[in-house]
Amino acid sequence: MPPKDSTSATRAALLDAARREFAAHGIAGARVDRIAELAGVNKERIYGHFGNKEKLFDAVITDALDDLTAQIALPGADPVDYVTRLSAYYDKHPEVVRLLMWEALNYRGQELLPGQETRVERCRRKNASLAEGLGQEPSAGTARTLFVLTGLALLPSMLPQLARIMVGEGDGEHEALREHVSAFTAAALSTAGGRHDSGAPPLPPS
Amino acid sequence: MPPKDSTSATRAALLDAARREFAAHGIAGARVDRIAELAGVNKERIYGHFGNKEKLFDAVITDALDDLTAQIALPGADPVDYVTRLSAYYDKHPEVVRLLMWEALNYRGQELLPGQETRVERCRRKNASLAEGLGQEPSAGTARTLFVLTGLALLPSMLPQLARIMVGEGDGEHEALREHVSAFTAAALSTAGGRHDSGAPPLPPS
DNA sequence: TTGACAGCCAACTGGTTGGTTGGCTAGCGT
DNA sequence: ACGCTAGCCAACCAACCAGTTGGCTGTCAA
Repeated sequence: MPPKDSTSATRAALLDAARREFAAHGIAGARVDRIAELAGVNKERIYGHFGNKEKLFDAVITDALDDLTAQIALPGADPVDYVTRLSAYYDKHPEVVRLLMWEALNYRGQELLPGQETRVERCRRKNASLAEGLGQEPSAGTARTLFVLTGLALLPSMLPQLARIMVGEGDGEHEALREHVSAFTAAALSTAGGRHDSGAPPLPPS
Repeated sequence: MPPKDSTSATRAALLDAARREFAAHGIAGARVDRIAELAGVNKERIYGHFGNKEKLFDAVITDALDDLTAQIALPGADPVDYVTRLSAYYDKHPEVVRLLMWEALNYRGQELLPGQETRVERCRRKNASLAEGLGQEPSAGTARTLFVLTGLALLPSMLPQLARIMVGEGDGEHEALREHVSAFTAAALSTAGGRHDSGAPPLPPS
C-alpha cells in the first residue's frame, strides 16, 4: 500500500476541498466531482473514505465544530467578551457560518440525531460556565441567555447582505457592527444584574 | 383563451407550491417537477409564467416579503414590541424564515442586485421610524440597532435545532425563548437611554 | 362564423450527477 | 523473493432534471 500518511493526506485534502465546496453550495448544490477535482484525487476515494456525500458533509461539520470548540474558550466570567471572541471567530471563518446554516436548513424537525450528544454536552458545559460567570445556578434561563449570546455573535456573519442593506458597506462597517453587537450585549447584561427571565423591564423613552 | 382568472389561479398555485418546495429544499434542492405536480399544473407553465427556476424563486421571495411588510408595522415608539411582533410572525411562518436563509446563502458577495431598491427603501423607513422612537436622528448607530433587533427576532426561528440542544424542547419552551429574547432586548434598550454606539457599558457581576 | 392567439399539456431531450466496477500498483508480512 | 491487500484511478452507468417542442383547446375580436 502507499505510505501510511499518504492516505491520511488524501483524506485531509478531501475534507478541505469538501469544506469549501459545501460552504459555497450547500449539500444539494455541492458537486462530488468538483470536490474530488479540487482535492486532486479520484472521486471514488470519497466513497472509500466517507461512504457518501452526506456522510462527507457530516465529517466536515464535525471537523469544523471541533476546531471552533478548541479555539474559543468558555463564556466564563466575561460573557460580553465571549460574544466578542465568538463574533471575531465567525468573522474570520465565514465558511463555518455558512456550513452551520446549510446544516440548520438540512435537518429539520428531526429528533436529536445520534452523534449529537457531543454537542449537547458542549452546550451543557457552556451553560454551566455562563451561569457561574453570572453568579447563578445553571437553569433554563441561563440556557436561553446562552442561546441569545451565541445567536448575537452569529448574526453579522450570517446576514451580511441584510447588514449591507441596513447599514451600508463602508470599510470598517462590519467591524463597527460587531462592536455594536458587543455593546448591545453588555447593555442587556448590565441591567437587573443580568436577570431577565420574564416580565418586561422598563422601555426606552418613546 | 381560458377564463382570465384561470391563468392567474395557475400562477398563484405555482407560487404557493414553489414557496413550499423552496422553503423545504432550497434553490438547488427544489425540483421543478415536484412544484408543478404540487400545483397541479404542467411543468412548462413555470417557464411560461416565470422564465426559469431562479426567477420563480425570486418571485416567491418578493411575494413573501410583501406580505411580511404588510403585516408588520414599523418599529415606531415601541422597539421591544416590534421585536415581539416580528418574532411572532416568524414563529407563525417558519417557511418565510427558511426562504430568507436559502436566499442569504445563495447570493453571496454580490453587489446590490437590481430590484433590491425596494428593500433598501423599506429599511430606510424602518430606520427612520426606530430613530424617532428612540428620540434620535436616523444614523449608522440606529441602523445597527435595527439590524440587531431584526436579527434577534429571527434567531429562535432560524436556529430551532440549536435552541433544542441548548434549552430542551418542553412544550412552551419555544414561546419562553421568544419572551426571553424580548426581555433581553428591553434590558439592552433601557440602558443609557438606548444609546450604545461604542465603548462597553458596565459588565455584569463576574 | 372564423381565424388568431394565449394558455395549457404530454412527450421528449441531452447534459449532468451520485455512485460503482474492475484493474493496477506499491508496500507489508512471511 | 513473493503473494496479499489497502489505496488509488479511469471508465462506466443508470437515474435524474432543467428546460423545450409541437400540438390541442377555448375565448375573443372582427
